[in-house]
Amino acid sequence: MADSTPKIQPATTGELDERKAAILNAVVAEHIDTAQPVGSNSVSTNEGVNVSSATVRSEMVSLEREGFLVQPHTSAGRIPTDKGYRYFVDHLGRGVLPHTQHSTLANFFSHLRGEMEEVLTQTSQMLNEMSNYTSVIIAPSHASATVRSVQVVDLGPRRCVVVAILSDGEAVRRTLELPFEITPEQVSEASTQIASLLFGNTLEQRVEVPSRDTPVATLVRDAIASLYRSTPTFEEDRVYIGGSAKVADTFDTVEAVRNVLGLLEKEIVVVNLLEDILQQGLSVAIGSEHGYEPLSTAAVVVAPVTVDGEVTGAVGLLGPTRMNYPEALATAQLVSEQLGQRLGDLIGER
Amino acid sequence: MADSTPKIQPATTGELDERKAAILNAVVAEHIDTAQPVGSNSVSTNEGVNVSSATVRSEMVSLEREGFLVQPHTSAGRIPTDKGYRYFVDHLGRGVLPHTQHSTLANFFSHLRGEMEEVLTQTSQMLNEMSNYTSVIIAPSHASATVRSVQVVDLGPRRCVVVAILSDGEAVRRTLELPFEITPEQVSEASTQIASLLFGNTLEQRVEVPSRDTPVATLVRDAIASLYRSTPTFEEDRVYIGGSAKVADTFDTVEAVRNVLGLLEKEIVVVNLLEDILQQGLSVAIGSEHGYEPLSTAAVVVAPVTVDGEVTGAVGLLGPTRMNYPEALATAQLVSEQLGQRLGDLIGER
DNA sequence: ATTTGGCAGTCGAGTCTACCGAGTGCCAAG
DNA sequence: CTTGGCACTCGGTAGACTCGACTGCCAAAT
Repeated sequence: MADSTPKIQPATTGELDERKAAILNAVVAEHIDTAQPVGSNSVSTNEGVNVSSATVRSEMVSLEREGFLVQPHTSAGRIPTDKGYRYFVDHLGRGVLPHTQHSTLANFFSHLRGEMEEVLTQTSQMLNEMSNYTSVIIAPSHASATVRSVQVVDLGPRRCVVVAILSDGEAVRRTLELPFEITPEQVSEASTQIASLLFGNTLEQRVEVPSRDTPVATLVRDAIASLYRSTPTFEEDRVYIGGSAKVADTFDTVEAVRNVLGLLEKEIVVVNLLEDILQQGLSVAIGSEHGYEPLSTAAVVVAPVTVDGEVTGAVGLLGPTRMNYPEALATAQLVSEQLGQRLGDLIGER
Repeated sequence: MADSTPKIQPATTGELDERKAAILNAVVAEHIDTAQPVGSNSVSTNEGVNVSSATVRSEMVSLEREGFLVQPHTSAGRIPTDKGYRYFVDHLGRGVLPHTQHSTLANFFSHLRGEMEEVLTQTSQMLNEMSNYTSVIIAPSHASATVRSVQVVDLGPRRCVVVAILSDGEAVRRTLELPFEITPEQVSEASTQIASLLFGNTLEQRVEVPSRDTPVATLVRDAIASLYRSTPTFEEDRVYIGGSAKVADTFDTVEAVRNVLGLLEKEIVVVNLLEDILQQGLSVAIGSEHGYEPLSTAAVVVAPVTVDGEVTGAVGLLGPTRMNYPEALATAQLVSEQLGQRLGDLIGER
């Protein structure tokens, strides 16, 4: 509205004319670097901005009116708003990681061995060390894995454990308390019955269980019910966090640190947060864009992890809004690709 | 050495005469309360100390010489040293928790349901909320649990998963990559062979495996080897931490917060820390008593968790050296008892 | 019509000073 | 041995002042 001049505007810069964009860019870049308010002088000496500080100043008042910048107080420089960061991120040329990072990453993945948990734990740690931000990895859900085997094991008086093994290699274990004693034969019969009932189904597709009243039938029914009762652990265990200690350094108020740590503790919330962001088609959520109050001073960079062409998880980096977006984006991107491949190998073809 | 008067000293107060003890006590108590250096005046008005501030002062220089107190600077009050806290803790009358806490605790445990992981997660959270310190719970180790069942499940081309179920209900799962295709019959034969080889042993007691070279024998050997290869996850999974966000509030320097969080991330270290402290027969480790550098400004209160008369785990509270020891001790104590009982029920008789 | 240099004005941050008061150590009297 | 009294120390706070990094505005230049 402030800019109604009928001038040819280059399409590449979107809503802002080229000069404003350059100025905004310079402000964001410098603020990310120095954490200080940025003044018109340092902007005007910036390459890419070839106007005097006075001109920069007048452009900055306009950028402030439009909500891209704010002044902490009169007679201070400007700092970007969430909207300012958003513009910066949206008009970012895909940054390329330095070669050294590329190769340490390749090296890391080539030396990575072990079960999925180890792979993810290690990756999240590496990601944290590499980016210096707190890293979050969401592992593939087991929701679409089908049952390959079920076994009931007698553990002692009226107590047994039922274990289902899923097609992705995961084991789901539940303990059962029985209202009666039971013989080994009955246990093994229940095992085979349950297995044949559930085989090939996911744990989400509920199958009909014949409701007879023999001990075996009761055991079968109880066992299946317990497998269906999804414990919170099931979703929580998908979260791997690397470097929560970094929160103390990257955020500058105690308040923020407490909030972020508090949120990271609630692992289900973390899963939802990342999935929400991806759902919105974003790769960065800045400030309060994601709607999670405690993270209003934070930014989250997310990259989906795809296995066999399907989005099954996510890789995220969490930092203050003035985080190094180009680098963080590139890192998350790269790691998520590599991780997707690796998980594909681990899970195998279905 | 400073105190060589041949006076009858009451045995109850140990190395310090009664008056010094009372003064030290007052200083510690007030410092815990206010986080400020404590001066002679406020001590002399304290009940239990019926001498003038001048006398208190002269006693305080003596306490300082003996290493129980320090002055942050001349003309400031005194604060306790680690040694001062140690004395305070060692001569503490067993505090009793207020009735309200007692009953919320009972209420909590009576409503607690589910598998071990849930029980421990919930307990650690409750403990944190109740004490306002970061809580740590170490779950019973599976080291002494014996194998009750082993099953190999074919997952697809040259890939299978082996699951062992232990007497405590835990399942140990490993994925295997095979150098050859294998038939369902061979898989089930391997299953029974492995089961009969391992049954009744712990995963620590290695059994001899016949080294023939048939596909089944290879599978058996590989599977057993993979079960023996203990993943780090096995020990790490014993740690449950509640309220790491509280670290940001309870410690006052960023440095300390970073250190503590950094240590909490390394779960194996946490296990060792608590077990070390218990091994030393302590229930509180103050400052650098435990030898873990990053925690030199912290104190850890620990209570063993006993199941069937055996120490199998621990309950801990982590705070600054000026934490509320009486309350923390009482809380940890109580929770560990209740938890021990509950875990006994969960694991059942062997 | 824009851009620019110049200029007055604002305000945070740092320095210096003075002062207050909590707390000490010491000592002489009780 | 204890106590009140006294001189002294030193951190913290408040006020005055300066410095300098900014801004906004404006008139001259392009």
